[in-house]
Amino acid sequence: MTEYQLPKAYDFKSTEPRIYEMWEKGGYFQPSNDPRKPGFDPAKKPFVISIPPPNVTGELHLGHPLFVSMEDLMIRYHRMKGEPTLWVPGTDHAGIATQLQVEKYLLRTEEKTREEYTRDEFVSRTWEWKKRYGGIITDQIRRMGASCDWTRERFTLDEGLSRAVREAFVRLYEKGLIYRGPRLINWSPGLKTAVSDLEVEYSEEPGKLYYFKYMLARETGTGGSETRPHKDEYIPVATTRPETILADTAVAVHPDDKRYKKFIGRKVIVPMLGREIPVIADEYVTREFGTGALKITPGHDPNDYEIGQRHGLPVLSMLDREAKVTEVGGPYAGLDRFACREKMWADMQAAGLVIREEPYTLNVPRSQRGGEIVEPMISEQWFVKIEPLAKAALEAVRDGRIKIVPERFEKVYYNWLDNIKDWCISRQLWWGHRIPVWYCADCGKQTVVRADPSACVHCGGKNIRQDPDVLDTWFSSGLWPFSTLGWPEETPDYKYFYPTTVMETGYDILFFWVARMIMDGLEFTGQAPFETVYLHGLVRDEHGRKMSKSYGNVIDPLVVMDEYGTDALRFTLLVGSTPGQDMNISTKKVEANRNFANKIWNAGRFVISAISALTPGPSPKNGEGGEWTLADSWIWARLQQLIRDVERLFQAYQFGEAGRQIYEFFWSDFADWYVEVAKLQMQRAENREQTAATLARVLDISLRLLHPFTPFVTEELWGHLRKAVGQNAILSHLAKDWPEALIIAAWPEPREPEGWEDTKLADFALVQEIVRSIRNLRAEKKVSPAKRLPAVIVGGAKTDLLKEQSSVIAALAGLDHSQFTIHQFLASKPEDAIALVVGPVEVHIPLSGMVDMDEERARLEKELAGIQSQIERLEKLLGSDFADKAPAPVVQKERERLAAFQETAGKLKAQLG
RNA sequence: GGGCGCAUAGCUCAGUUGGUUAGAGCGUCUCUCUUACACAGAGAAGGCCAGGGGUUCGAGUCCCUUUGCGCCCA
Repeated sequence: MTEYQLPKAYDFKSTEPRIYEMWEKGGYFQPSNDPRKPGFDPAKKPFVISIPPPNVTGELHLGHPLFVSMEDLMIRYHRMKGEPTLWVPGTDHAGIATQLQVEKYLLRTEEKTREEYTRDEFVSRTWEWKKRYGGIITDQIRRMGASCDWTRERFTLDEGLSRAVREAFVRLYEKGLIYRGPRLINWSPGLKTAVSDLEVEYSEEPGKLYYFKYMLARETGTGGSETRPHKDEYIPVATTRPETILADTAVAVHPDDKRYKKFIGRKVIVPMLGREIPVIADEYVTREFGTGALKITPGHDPNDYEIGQRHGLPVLSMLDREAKVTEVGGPYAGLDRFACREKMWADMQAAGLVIREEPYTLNVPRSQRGGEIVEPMISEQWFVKIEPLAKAALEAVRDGRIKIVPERFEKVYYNWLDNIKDWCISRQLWWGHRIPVWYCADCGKQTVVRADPSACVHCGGKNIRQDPDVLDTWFSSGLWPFSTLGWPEETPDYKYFYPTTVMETGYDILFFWVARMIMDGLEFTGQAPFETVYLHGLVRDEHGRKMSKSYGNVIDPLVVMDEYGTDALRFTLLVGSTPGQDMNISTKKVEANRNFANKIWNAGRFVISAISALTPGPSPKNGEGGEWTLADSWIWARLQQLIRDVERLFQAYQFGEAGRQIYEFFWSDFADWYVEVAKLQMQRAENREQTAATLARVLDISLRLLHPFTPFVTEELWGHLRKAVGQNAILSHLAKDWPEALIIAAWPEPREPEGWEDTKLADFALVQEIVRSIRNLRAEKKVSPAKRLPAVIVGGAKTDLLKEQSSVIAALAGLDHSQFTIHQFLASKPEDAIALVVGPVEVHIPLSGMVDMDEERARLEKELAGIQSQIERLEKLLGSDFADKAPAPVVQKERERLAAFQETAGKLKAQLG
C-alpha cells in the first residue's frame, strides 16, 4: 500500500510545465478521429475551433488568456464527451504592427531605417525576426494550458496560407469583385500607407471652428466673371480645417435657404489662391450648422467627396503622402499640414477674410495603430466590391445557418453589413502578401494569376512589374478557418474538419474579422465557416477602466500566473464573465481562485489519505460494505443535480455560471459538509468502505467537471486519485474504466433523478439546520469550541431520522455524546436550558449558569415575531388570487412553508408560555 | 443623430423559460492553528435590486419612461 505524501499546498509551479508536457507528448491535443491516421471514421461529427490568431509580434495581454481559457474550456469539454476535437492554433503576420516593430528593432540594432535596405533585405530580416521572437506568444498560450493541436499550427504568411490568399484574390478578381482606382481613402502619413475605414478611430478633441468669408466674384455683363472680389458680397463659411480651403472646389448651400438662395449658380473666390469655384445647392447642407454654408473639398473629406460626385466637381489633392502641401496649394506648397493651417489663417486674417473663430469639439480621425491623425485623401488603391459578399453574409445569419451568442450582436452585425462600403485592401507596406497583379509596360494590361508569371498573359511581353503593395492582413485572416485546414486543396483535414463549429472571439472584432470570415467562407467554400459565433467581452481593470500603459493599470498575465498559477487565472476569467459583457479583473479575484485550487488540492489529499487508510481487514458485516448513509445519499443527489445543471448551462454557453455552481458544490457541499461527515463515517468499520468509495467517486466526478476550468490541478490530483484507487484492493474496481489521463476521461453524463433524492436532500438540510443553529448559539454565547455541550432534542415526526443522525449532529455541532438525548416528545422542558426551534424540531441546550431568563425570553420573542410576520405574509398570499391562479405546485409549496412556520410558531409559543 | 449595454451588500460582480422578504468573492466584526487545507474552519453584520409608471395572483427578472455611466455605428 503506497503512502501518499502530497505537499500541504498545491504547488502549481512544479506541476504546470510537467503536466503540459505530458499532455502534449501524449498526443492528447490531436483529434481522436484523425483523417491523417488509419481507422478514421468520416461519419463522426467533429468539434472544431480555429484560434483567433494573435499577432506574431504580440506579447501576452489579458485578452489572450480570456480567449484561450474560453476556447480551451469548450475544447476540453467536447473532448471529454468523446467527440473528435480539433483546435487549430496559429499566428497572424500583422502587417503594420510587425513592420513597425522590426523597423524599430533595426534602427536600434543596426541604426538603419527601412529605406536603407532593399525590399528583399528588409523582408528577410523580418522573417529572421519572426523566427526569433514569433514563438513567444505561442509559448505563452501553451502556458495557459491551451490544448490545441500544435502539429497543425499555421501562420498567415506560410506557404499554404499564401496560396490561399492568392487563390482568393484571383477568384475575386476574375469575378470582377476586385478593382483598382483612385478613391478617397484614409491615409496614414506617418506610416505612409492607406488604412481601411475600420482601422480609423474617432476621438473627440477640443479644437476650433473657423469662420471666414467666401467672397463672391464680381459678375460682368457678359455673363462671365472676373477674378476680382465683389466689394461687400460674401458667403460666411465655417470650417474646422482651414488648410483644406486650398482644395475647395465649391461652396454648397441648402436649396431653400433664403439667405443664400440668390448666390446659387454664382462663383466665389478661393481665399489666397484666387481660383473661382461655383456656389451649388445641395440638401445635404444643414442650415442650422455653422453658417449654413459649406465649403466642399472632395479631395479631403468623405462627405464632400460624395457631394462632389453628385455635382461633377473636380477633385483636388492638396496634400502629398507625407501630408505636405502640394502644388495645388500654390504659395503654401511644401508646408506641413498643420503649419499650413496656421499660416493660411494668419494670411486670411491679414487679407480681411476672417470673421471669427470659436472653440469647437472636433471628431478627429486617428490611426488605430500609432494614433496619428489620418487624412482622407485621394489615392490609387485596390478595393473589394463588398456588397454581394455582404448580402450573402447577412443571409447566413438571418436564416440561422450561423448563430451569434449573445444574440443582440446579430443586430449590430446586420447594421454594419447593411451600411458597408467597399473594402480598401492594399497597403503600402513590405511585410505581407504582395498583391498578385503584374503590369505590362508593353501593352499596359494587368496580369492576375495564381502562379507568378514570367510574361504578360495578354501580349506575352516580358516587361512586367508586380504591384508593389501588399494586402491588408485581414484579407488573409478572413480565410483563416479554411485556409488553415488546407484550402484551396481538398485536403483530408479540410474535408473532415471544415466547416468549423464555434468561432470564439471578442466582440470588438466582430466586423474586422468575424464578418469577413463569414463573407469569405461563403464566397470561397460555399459554406458558413462555423455554426456559432461566441463573443466574449473585454477585460478591464478592477474598476472597469480600460487597461493602458499610460494609466499604469495593466495586469500582466504572466506575472499573475507566476504568482497565483494558471488555473487561478483561468478560473477567474471564466467564472467572472458573462457572454458579450466586459469584465473587471483584479488580482484579489485571482487570489481567491488560487485558494480554490488549493482547496481542491487539499480535499483531494484528504480523499486520497482516506482511500489509503482503507485496508482489507476482517470484513465488518457483509462483503458489500454498509448501507449508504444519509450524507452519502445527499452528496450523491447534489452531485447529480450539479451534473444536470452544468450540462444545461454548457449547452447555453453559460460557462461562468456553470463554473460558479461547481465551485459552490465543491467547497460548500463537498468540502464543508460531506468531508466532515466522512471523517466520522471513516471511524466506523461498517461505513468505512462505502465512505471511501463515495469520497473517491465524488472527487473523481468533481475533477472531471472542473477539468475544463482548471486543467492543471485537476489533472495532477486525478492522477494521484487514480493511482490510489487503482492500488487499493477494495476500491480498485472503481477505476477500471478510468483512462490514463483526466484530459481524456469521460465527461459525467447527466441522468434522470430516481425519485429518492428529494427526501434525502430535505433530511440532510434539516440536519444542517440543526447543526447551524447550535453553532450559532455557541458563537453567541461565546462557548469555547473545545467545550462539548449537552443537548436534548425533541424530534417529533423526525425522531427516527435524528436518532440515526445523532452522531453526525453531535460531531458537527460539538455535542457531548454522554449528555445528548433525542426524544419524540417531552412532557416538560429541561430546566435552565436554551431552546432552539428548527422547523419541526426543538433543541434544548442546558447551559447551567449561562442562561439569563429575561434575555432568553427576549430572544424567543424576537424569533417568534419574525416567524409571525412570515405567517401573516403567507396567509395573506394564500388568501389572495394567488391560490387560484398560480400553478398548483407553487401554491402547494407555499402552503407547506406556512405549515412549517405555524409549527415553529407553536413551539416557540410553548417555550414562552 | 441611430443602436446597444450597464445601474443589485462598503468594493467587484452572479442571478436566462417571472414563483415570492435576493447570492458569491473580497473587505469588515467575533471566535478557533479541531489530525485535508490559516491559500483554512465556525459565526455575524451589511441590500425599499438607480427613480417613476405599467402588465401579472406574483417583477431584480417582462413592457414604457426618467436619470447617470459606458460602448458601437454614422
